[in-house]
Amino acid sequence: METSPPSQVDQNWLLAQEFLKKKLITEDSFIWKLPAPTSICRATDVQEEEEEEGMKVLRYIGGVDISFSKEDPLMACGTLVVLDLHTLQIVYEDFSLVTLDVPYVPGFLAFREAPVLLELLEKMKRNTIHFYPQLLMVDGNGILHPRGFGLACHLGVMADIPTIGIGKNLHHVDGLNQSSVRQLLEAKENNFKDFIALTGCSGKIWGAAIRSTQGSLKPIFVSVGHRISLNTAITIVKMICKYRVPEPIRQADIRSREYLRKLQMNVGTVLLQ
DNA sequence: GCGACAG
DNA sequence: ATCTTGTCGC
Repeated sequence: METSPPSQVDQNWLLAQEFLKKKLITEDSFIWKLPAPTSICRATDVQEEEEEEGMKVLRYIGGVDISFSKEDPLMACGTLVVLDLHTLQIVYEDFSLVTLDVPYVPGFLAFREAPVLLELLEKMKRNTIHFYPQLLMVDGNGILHPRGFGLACHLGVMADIPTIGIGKNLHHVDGLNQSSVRQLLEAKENNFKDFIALTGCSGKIWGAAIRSTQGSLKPIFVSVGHRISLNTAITIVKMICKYRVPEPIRQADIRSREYLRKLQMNVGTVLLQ
């Protein structure tokens, strides 16, 4: 019987985060440029592949998520989708059914979820390089994290790809909590802003709270993952939000769930035959 | 010591 | 993350 105490596991995980964090880049560092704001609205508009400087325009944005089976909590489905920023249509999707022994520990989500997602990215790079994402949106935080190195940073560094972290709930860090954020959102001077900087007690800006849609009271929490600045991340998130959750994440989530649901459906069917 | 704690 | 029904509104 081999049961390593959680404290021992955490020590190795802490060292890994500390090591990987040395490679983290928190400013714009990519080989594409943002599309002109007007071109996004016109789906019929055939966008130039290249611009004058020979730099490609951002077009393929990936989204990753993992869903879990309610019947078997160890069974998980990792999902990678890629969307065309022009049309918001999906140009690629892939799934990976795995057994997850690693528990979820707050602050260490990457050790549970990153391996499956990395495998999906590597598989795509081998087989379908044409649509390989220029940017990846991750269901989980970037530097909005106790040690400034959440899942989005972890994935970005390991796959060497620009990433943006998207949290649907706030991870309490540096004095930021539900009530402090609620105060920020309700503050008169912030009422008309479409995003609010998440400034902790220390003065550090950890990310931004965004009301994606006009009417959604509950914000999403955007933070820098890798090779991107907060300002650029916010700009892109706004461009790709049809609903509260950015479309790549939302689609990965929906399809991941659907994959497990259909799988469970087949189990029932086979047993009846 | 107790509670809080992305997914 | 997952368990869960209806309900109000465009």
